[in-house]
Amino acid sequence: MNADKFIIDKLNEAIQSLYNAQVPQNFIQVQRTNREFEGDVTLVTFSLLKTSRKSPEQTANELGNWLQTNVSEVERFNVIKGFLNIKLQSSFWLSELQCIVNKDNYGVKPANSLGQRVMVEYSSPNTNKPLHMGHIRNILLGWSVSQILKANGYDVVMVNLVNDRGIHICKSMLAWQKFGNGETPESSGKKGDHLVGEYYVRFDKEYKAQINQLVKQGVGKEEAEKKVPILLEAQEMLRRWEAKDLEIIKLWETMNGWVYRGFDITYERLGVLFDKTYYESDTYLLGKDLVERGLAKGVFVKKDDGSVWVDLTADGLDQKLLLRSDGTSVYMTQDLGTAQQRFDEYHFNKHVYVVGNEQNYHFQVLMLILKKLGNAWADDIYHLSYGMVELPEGKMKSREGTVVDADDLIDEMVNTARSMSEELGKFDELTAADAYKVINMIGLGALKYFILKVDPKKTMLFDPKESIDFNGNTGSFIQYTHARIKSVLRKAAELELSADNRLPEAIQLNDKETELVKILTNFPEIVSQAGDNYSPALIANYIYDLAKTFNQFYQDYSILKEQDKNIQKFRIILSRQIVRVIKQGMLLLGITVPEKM
RNA sequence: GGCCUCAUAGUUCAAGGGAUAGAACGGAAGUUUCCUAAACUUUAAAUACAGGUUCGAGUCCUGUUGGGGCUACCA
Repeated sequence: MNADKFIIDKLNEAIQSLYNAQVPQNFIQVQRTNREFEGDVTLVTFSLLKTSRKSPEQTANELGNWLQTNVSEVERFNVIKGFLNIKLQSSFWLSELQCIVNKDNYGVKPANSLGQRVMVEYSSPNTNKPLHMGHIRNILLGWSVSQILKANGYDVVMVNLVNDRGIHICKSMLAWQKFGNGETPESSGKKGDHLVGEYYVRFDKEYKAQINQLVKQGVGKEEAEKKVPILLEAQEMLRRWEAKDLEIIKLWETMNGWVYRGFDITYERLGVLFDKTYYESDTYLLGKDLVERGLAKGVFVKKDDGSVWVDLTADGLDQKLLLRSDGTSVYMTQDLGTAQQRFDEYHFNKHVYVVGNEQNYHFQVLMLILKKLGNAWADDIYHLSYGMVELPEGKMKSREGTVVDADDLIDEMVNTARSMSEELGKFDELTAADAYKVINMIGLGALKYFILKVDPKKTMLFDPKESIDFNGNTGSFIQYTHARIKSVLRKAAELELSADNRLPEAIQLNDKETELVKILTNFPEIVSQAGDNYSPALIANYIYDLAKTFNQFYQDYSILKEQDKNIQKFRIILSRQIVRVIKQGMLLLGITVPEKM
């Protein structure tokens, strides 16, 4: 947005000179000129009318005239209704492009760190079942937002919180004990998390069967659901776990170990990492001292049965339980404790929780309680709330087998990438190892881009079949465009055309060239906005725009066959910057781009 | 019931209170004299409904309808 800032400065001078006045910053509304009009930047004059005391057209004309006579970078202007469209000289855009060329880490690494630490929690799986579609959205968002924050100068700490304890974990353990016959990932060849997940499903099946049996015996349904023998066994197992029963702990460690190894494979395939992993079995007792603090401050109240509550009705919320009557804590209490622990440990300036929007209320309450406890840093917590992923057939329910498994989905994407590439004969010149790398990049790129291009907070529809369409606004279109530009540049190098990065000065840019430079100069602004809004979607749509605009440009203008050497040189340097920005932008989405495909 | 959220072409997504609401897929019709046709061009097609605020509303406010979520001594 350098051009905007430039024009805003000049407009300030113009207003001072013409009307002898100064206006607040937000009164000068500058935007990109719509495609159907001539111009680069546009001033909306309505907010200036009180200052100019003229009609919109008159104001626009006066300002336009002033700019044209006093600012050499302004080539010409036109006025339509209250809009002043300003066209800048080619030389302005050339110098803008030269700035980009000269910056090593254009848009992705600020000159200096902000010295601010931000913690990003994402993924946060349960250890009783494999990762699914919803987790994928979480993981991709968490990773991408972390990269974007880094690009904005933050020191990012990526953390995972594994929910490795509780009744649901005991359910799969119990089912394995009963029906597993000693099956292990090694003996069965199954991925650990999938194996454990199967026993979780098995438990549910058995649980339902036992309910039906009880109902048949004349027990009421509600009562039956609570008195099912297998559920009572699971509860007993949880009790023994909490009592640190050696046999149970050993089983728990073994089965969780299988799951972790399974998760690690999935994380690796998705290309994500964590700086630190927290386990709920370590943290579930945290938060009790906060309860004491709250009671002492009078923020919490203890009821006659010993349970502890916080009353948030004055804030428009409900009462919330923090300690059960038996003295054990609940999810909220643990989360409060965990947040406090992390703050004490890291003194973060921001803490981003990537968690689904079904927990909006939970986080609202969490932040409010932390604030009531007197923690100013509660305001630095941001719940990156994302919408559900829906399937064309309807809701995903893990117990009903309508989930899309993360590993299966990745396989499907990569396999489709392979068969499409083979069909098009793309790998004829690549070694098997290179081809393998490329199809992984394509398959995963398609998946990641499809998920991340959607505004996080919106519910999105994921159609596995459609996502593997490699046409249109997709990751593979961008990867392909990147590979093609690379190919042009290789050819240019072979022909020994313009090796250096010094732009010629006296050339006239056409519309598409100017547009490309405009888009390129916008990159840092987009990265910054994406960071402010925690939204990779802004970057995804930006890169698509860049790639598409290049394709349009290249359809009409030549590079290798261009006769004018100065123009040719400009176009080669421009192309270099485009591939650079595409590559860096995609990296912020966690997507790698192949050199050839 | 209460609270939160969403509603844009046939479909999936865009649009910091600004001009004639953009793309993509699918439909119709075209285009290989520089790279790699996974491309490009043209074309038909949308702001759920009713009010309000504003010079100006897809965007803000109110109501209606419809979808989703939350409202556990589960996590």
